Amino acid sequence: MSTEITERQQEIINVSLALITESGIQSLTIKNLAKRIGFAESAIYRHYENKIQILLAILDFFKRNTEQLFSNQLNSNENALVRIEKLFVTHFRKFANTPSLVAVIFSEEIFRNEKELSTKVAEIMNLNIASLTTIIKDGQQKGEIRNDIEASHLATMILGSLRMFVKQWSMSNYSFNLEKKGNELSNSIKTLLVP
Amino acid sequence: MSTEITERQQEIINVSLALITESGIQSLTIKNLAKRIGFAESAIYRHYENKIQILLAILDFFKRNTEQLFSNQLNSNENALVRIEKLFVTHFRKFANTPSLVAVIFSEEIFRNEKELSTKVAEIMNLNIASLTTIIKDGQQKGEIRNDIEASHLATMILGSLRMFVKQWSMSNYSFNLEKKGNELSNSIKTLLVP
DNA sequence: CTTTGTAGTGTGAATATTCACTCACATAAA
DNA sequence: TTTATGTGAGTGAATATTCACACTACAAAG
Repeated sequence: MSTEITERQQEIINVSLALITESGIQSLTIKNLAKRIGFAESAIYRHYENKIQILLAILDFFKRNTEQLFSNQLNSNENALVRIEKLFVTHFRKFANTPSLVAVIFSEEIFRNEKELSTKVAEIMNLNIASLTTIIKDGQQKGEIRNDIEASHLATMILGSLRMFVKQWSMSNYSFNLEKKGNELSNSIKTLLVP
Repeated sequence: MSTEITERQQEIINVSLALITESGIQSLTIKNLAKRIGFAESAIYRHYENKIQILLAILDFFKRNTEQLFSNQLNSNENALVRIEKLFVTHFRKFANTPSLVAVIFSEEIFRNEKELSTKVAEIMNLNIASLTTIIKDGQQKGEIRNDIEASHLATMILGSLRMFVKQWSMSNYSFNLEKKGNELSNSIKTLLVP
């Protein structure tokens, strides 16, 4: 039901993401959306009740994309260091291929007004931190990750590093190769985590 | 000259910060500003040419506040680990006392439209990363910080951890004691950095 | 001491623009 | 006939900004 999505709805989300990538969340207006699709503005409302629903759909897209990366590693039984490395690699690949996701990450302040939106943002982040913490605890028990630091602290640091790195990339106008440089960062993190 | 600021201008900035703290950057409108001061909207323009200038002044306030924390440690000659610890402690204290700064940190996406603003944001962040990198390199040379990881990576991780932690705090509606919990995180970071 | 000019500050009304959203109507397919 | 989809015109609210006008403090000129 609620997960089913029509072709037009998908198109609206795709165009939304394109607009966000090009000029930020601020440029995501009904007018711009309709213009890009080749639509009248009023036609949008045949497919989404209001703009909030579109933003929620975008957050859903974001959620599905990142959540999957975490759960993939959550359900793997490789060495925890490898799992965390893969977390980095897959994230950087995803962001490099879908830069709109980056704009979404850092648009949380814009979602702050609408309760439904800010709740969803918090929900996504808490879920990701929880998954990561689980992976770390598991690695600590198996002796794959150093045991002298609280798992939640390590999770904060790892996720924080990831975000900060992506932020640096976006602030440099995507001037370096995220995947390649990201690998180096990932190796540094691994070195820190090793017991 | 340009750094001189009148009483009214200071009042406008103070009220701006209060508005941002209470309900986010989105609520910083000329109307709200004027209402809170007890002003006509038009009176604002006697003191600032336009809204952009107000936002720039806010960023300046932010810049002065954080820059100082970095340069204090930059010019100290204590053990690098202690300097980094102090960086954490002073940041957390500052954020706890001036929560509007948190909203400013995470409002970068909103500043993205105006070139002048986004440039300033990038400038602030690059400066902070550079200061931190200098401190780390110094510590590495003196054998106070582990040498097997690139200083720039460590800087990304440290700053990323700091931001992520503050984000978690703000997302929890400031439900925990930032300074106290921040101390624990700071200790974990120190443990990671030690050679 | 008084007049006059001026700079600084505040006001209320008006402006243009942008925004999300509505609605009566049209059309085509099933 | 019904359902889904699209349209064009319009609405009201919010936004930043402008402008002619008014008041005050104060210093220079008479």
